[in-house]
Amino acid sequence: MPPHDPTDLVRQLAHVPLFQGLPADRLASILTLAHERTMDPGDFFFREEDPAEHFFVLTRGRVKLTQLTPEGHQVVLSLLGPGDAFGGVGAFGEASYPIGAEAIGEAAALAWTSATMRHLFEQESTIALNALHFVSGRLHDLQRRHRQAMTERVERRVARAVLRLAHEAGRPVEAGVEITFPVSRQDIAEMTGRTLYTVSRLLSGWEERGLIRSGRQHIVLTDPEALAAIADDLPAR
Amino acid sequence: MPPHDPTDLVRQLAHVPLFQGLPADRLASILTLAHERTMDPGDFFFREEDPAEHFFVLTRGRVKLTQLTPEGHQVVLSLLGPGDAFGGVGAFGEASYPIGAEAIGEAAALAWTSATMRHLFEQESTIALNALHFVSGRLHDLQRRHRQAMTERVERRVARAVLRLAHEAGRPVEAGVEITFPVSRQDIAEMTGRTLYTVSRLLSGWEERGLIRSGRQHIVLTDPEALAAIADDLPAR
DNA sequence: GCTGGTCTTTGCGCCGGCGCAACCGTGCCC
DNA sequence: GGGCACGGTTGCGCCGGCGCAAAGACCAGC
Repeated sequence: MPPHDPTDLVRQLAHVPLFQGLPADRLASILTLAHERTMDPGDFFFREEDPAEHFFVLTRGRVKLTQLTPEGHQVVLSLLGPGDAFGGVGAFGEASYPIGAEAIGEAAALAWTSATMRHLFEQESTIALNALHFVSGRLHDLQRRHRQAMTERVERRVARAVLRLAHEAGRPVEAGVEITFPVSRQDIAEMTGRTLYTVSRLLSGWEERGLIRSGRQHIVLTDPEALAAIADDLPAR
Repeated sequence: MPPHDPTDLVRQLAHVPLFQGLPADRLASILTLAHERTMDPGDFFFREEDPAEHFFVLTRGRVKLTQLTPEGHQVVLSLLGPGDAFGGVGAFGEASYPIGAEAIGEAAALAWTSATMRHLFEQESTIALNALHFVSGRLHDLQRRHRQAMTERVERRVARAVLRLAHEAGRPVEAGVEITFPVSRQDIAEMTGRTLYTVSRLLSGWEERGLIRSGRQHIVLTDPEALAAIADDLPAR
């Protein structure tokens, strides 16, 4: 893919949470310090324990933040979309990443070294405040999901995970809402800490009841309201 | 309790994470904007959905951050100790608190209005960066605990919760390590999303095996290494 | 078009944890 | 000192989810 025209990039990135409120000339200057990284499906921007050398802002595609269990199983903690920042620990002196960042499909991000990013946080209070706002939002989101993970039965949590995918990356189609990137039973299992067999049984049951239509790594929500009823307390959209 | 001597307070708070690196005169000035709040055991600094009017730094005692399930059960997301900040969402425009903050035993905190705090973040990049560092650390801590909650059996998680209590608020006694504030079976159940009967069975079993000694809301770890073996992958201290 | 690999489905026995009940022990207050 | 309330203990039947096995389906590459 050809390098972005810098003016295009400034326009595109002016709206990402981290750079909100930053003058265009200042943003252009910051972008000259960045490198672009592209990843093929399944590649990692970084793995857990890698040296924390860079900070990233996702420009294209999707990324899942992962951790491994001591037994080597992968768990998905969050999904990121374009405009989201990740990998910030190095700017605060952490030696290595505590999580991994794996591309779902093809993905691209801008990368700054951790030292550069530390310097930008110190120089630009707008960026530091935006980052604080962004990370606080992610903390509260994870607090809610953690409470749900600790207390809810598996069907509710799987329903919630599927609705969340549809909400963040769904597009309307004639039959309902289609999740626009490949999602396997194993992916949903990793998001919910269950096994792919449990997820498969649930999705098969929903398909029988007409709530979804699914194929290999492909899901369409044909009755999102019924799924929401299973998930129970999804806030109205 | 008599109001603090301001010089004492500056000395005490110079080391809390939020104010690290701030000149003493600037810190003194910030402290003049604060009010002190004290809470009796079981009182809330704020409850979930309360208007997000204040930002807090805990000066004495302990606080648990909680959420309610739709069924009205309480879950403990984190414990805070002296020096920890909480309640920051109002500084970013959120109308209400997404979590509750309940005093364990008697507790005291300094409180600033959300508008004052927003202003301080904008004026003092040191505070904004410190807050970013603090919140990022909490996010990573919760990511790890979330992964553990999703994938681990209940005995491991309860062992982990008890070890964590001992680590954060334990003191050496002749028999081992005593948790220095009252902790009931119900408290541990709320931290782990299980029932007090399950926690009771586990603790009774550990007591039979000589790993702990416990009474009413009181636990001494007599064999922390054995508990760590149960928890399995507690990092060495 | 065929084959191989990957993903999905389904069965079944087992076990961890829950829910509910009933009881016990301890501490505090009168 | 006694009684009551609260916290802790223990039993037992039930059920959700797992682990493993086996088979089926689908997609991509040759």
